[in-house]
Amino acid sequence: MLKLTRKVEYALIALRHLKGLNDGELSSAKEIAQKYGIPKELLAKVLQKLAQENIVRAVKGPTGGYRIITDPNSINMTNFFEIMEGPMAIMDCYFDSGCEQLSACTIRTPINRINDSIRSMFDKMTLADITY
Amino acid sequence: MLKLTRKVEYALIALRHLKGLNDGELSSAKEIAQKYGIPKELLAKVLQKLAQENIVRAVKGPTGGYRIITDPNSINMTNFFEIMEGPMAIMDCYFDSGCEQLSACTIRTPINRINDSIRSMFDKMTLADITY
DNA sequence: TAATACCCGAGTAATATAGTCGTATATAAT
DNA sequence: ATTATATACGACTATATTACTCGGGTATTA
Repeated sequence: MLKLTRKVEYALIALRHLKGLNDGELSSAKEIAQKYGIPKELLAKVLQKLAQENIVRAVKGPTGGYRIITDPNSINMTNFFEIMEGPMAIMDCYFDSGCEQLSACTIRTPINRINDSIRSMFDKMTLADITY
Repeated sequence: MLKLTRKVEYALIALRHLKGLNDGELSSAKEIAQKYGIPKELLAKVLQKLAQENIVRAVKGPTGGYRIITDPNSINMTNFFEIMEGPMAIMDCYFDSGCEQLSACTIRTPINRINDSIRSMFDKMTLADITY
């Protein structure tokens, strides 16, 4: 429980790597996958997602690859996690109101407070903090 | 990602329920399961775990059941989660040093800081806060 | 035009979580 | 004593989530 997924893990590793490149320099999925021992296809998907979100820019063709195009300081971790994984909540009922037990549920309120605490913690944290 | 398990959810519901009993009163797994629409066998396991940890006391036989025997203020949520689910960390490498990528890993330090933040947040929270 | 990189959806494999079942033991009531 | 009902516990199955793979596509450089 309360674990990050590999997708997020790989995204962080890749972004940390891309942050270290010189201006205009690119790094391909293959290159990054090899360097960190990550499955290439999976990393590729992650990078594609980051490209869709304009966090990185993809360049096609041989000599192609990725470079980071967003200031890591400008992306907070709640946003980042939700970009990679969708809604982040310790219990589904935080977003999903389809719970049949709702009326009988005695722990929803405190659970939601925990949720808010976690979210506000990640709100205050940026990608830059995690990839310095 | 970052989700509570049902085991934890059911444990919280059960404890919240047991907290509301009068002195000396007991409540059985069957009773609680029916009231909250929880699978009885699974709830039973959860209650057995809580009994092993002396958070609740089990009384066998007909008219038997469970009652809470520990002050919910005295159990912090990090402990509670780890009682129910084992080591709590957003990445395994926080406890498990068997990672082969360790030397190449560029995100371990910041990840561990997130971990510490989450743990210290839950350290400050007690069962009483969640089951009021 | 060949090689290589990104793109993307569909499919499979592995793991983790959720839930079930059978059997044993304790105990209260008849 | 016997019966009914509760907890105890390990083994088992089912389901959901996560991790990973594959095939066919498009863009681009040499």
